[in-house]
Amino acid sequence: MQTILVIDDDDSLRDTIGLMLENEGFRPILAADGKTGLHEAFAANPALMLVDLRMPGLSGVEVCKRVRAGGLQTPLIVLSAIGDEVDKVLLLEIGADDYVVKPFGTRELLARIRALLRRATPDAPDVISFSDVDVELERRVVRRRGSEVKMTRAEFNLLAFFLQNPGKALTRDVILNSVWGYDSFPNTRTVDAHVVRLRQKLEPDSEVPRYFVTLHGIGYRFLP
Amino acid sequence: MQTILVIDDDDSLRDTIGLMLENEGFRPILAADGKTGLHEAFAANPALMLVDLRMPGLSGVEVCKRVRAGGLQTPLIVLSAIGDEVDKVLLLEIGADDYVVKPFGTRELLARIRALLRRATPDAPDVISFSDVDVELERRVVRRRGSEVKMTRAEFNLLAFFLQNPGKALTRDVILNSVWGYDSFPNTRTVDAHVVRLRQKLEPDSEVPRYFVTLHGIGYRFLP
DNA sequence: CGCAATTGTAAACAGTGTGTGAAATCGCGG
DNA sequence: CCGCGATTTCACACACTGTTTACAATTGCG
Repeated sequence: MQTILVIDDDDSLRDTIGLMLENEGFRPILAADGKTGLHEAFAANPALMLVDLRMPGLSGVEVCKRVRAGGLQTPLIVLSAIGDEVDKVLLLEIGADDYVVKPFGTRELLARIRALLRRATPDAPDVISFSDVDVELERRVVRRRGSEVKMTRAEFNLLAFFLQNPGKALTRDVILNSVWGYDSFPNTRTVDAHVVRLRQKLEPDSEVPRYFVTLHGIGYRFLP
Repeated sequence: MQTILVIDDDDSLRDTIGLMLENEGFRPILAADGKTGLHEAFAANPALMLVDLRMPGLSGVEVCKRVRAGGLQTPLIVLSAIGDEVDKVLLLEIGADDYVVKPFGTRELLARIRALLRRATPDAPDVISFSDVDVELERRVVRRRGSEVKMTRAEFNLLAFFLQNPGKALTRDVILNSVWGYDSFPNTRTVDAHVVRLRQKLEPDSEVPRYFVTLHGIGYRFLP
């Protein structure tokens, strides 16, 4: 499990991010100020850091500089309030890899975290293959026997979720919560509709699914 | 036995949930308002909490926040009416781990409770073996000498229940309540029919059961 | 040993879950 | 504000599963 260090003086936001990370399978370490955060950065050696720029005491800028000065290559995302004049040169100078402007959606933050982790650890597979299909997760490209298959957003998200949970029995509820999110309440039949399209586009014979299998009374399962 | 705290001002719903939990082998503690519930949360230190969002007096949101503020890591499921504007960020802010929209089926609630408890205590094994059979609970896969055995939903649920209660004498009533749920009332002979199928699929000699044993006049027992 | 109660089993039916195309709705970009 | 593609919902047919039933086999007890 990957550790992520969150340094932010806003209690509510910090806890929100922490819970979200936990829910998504990360191990969050929370720090309320720059000094504590810096200490944790070296003590816990996290896989990634989120740093608020504007903090009382040791500022985010200072934290980033000292992290890099200390020789840590940890991927680092800067959080900045919308009013802040954030200048990209500054970000580069302090060694940030990406930045997110508050207020941001948890979904967006998560996407950036995942993207950065993938970039930072090139041993994690970005291309997943099954049958005659190759899927590039970050580029959101799907190819079948070399030629590209067009995917809509929802289709790709669902496909990615299946790929990341091979073999597991997935109920429609779980799929909806994970792919569509907590805050939308579509009909569970929506899942069926999208599975049908995945099959039409990716199964050798969409009448006899071999990779996107129905579990009658349960939901679906992806078999690589 | 695991304790579950239920905080809901709806008397009828609260009692229903309480009965269901009792039937499923949990120890429910019921609280009719936020203040009492909060007190119980710290007094009883339950394994899991169910909290209604909308309550007069101390609201569910407040309860959740104070539970977290008090340092409790208790897994927490929020119950919300369908009309309520529930948004992911709010849920995360107050420290909820999952939510269920009313009206919900007891089955669904139970599934979420179990899933959350499993997540919270990751020491529970996922693969159980006996004879030449391996059962993967989460994947819902059964293998015999390496090759997959197809199981229907009810068959697998029954099998899982046997595996989780090895050696115990299980009456048909207990089995029905646990596997089928207390809100469905099938004939007790239904259990027999399914036991027969388990034997046919998994016993070395289905005529002479060694693992799914009959207790005449009582019910069944699984011997690993 | 015989009888009554209990259990084993296969087969049929009823009910539920799923596949799928089409229609309605959403949401973004112009 | 409109148009178009994407998404969601709907409706219907069909496949699968679960439950029941009936009868045979077995068990336990007096």
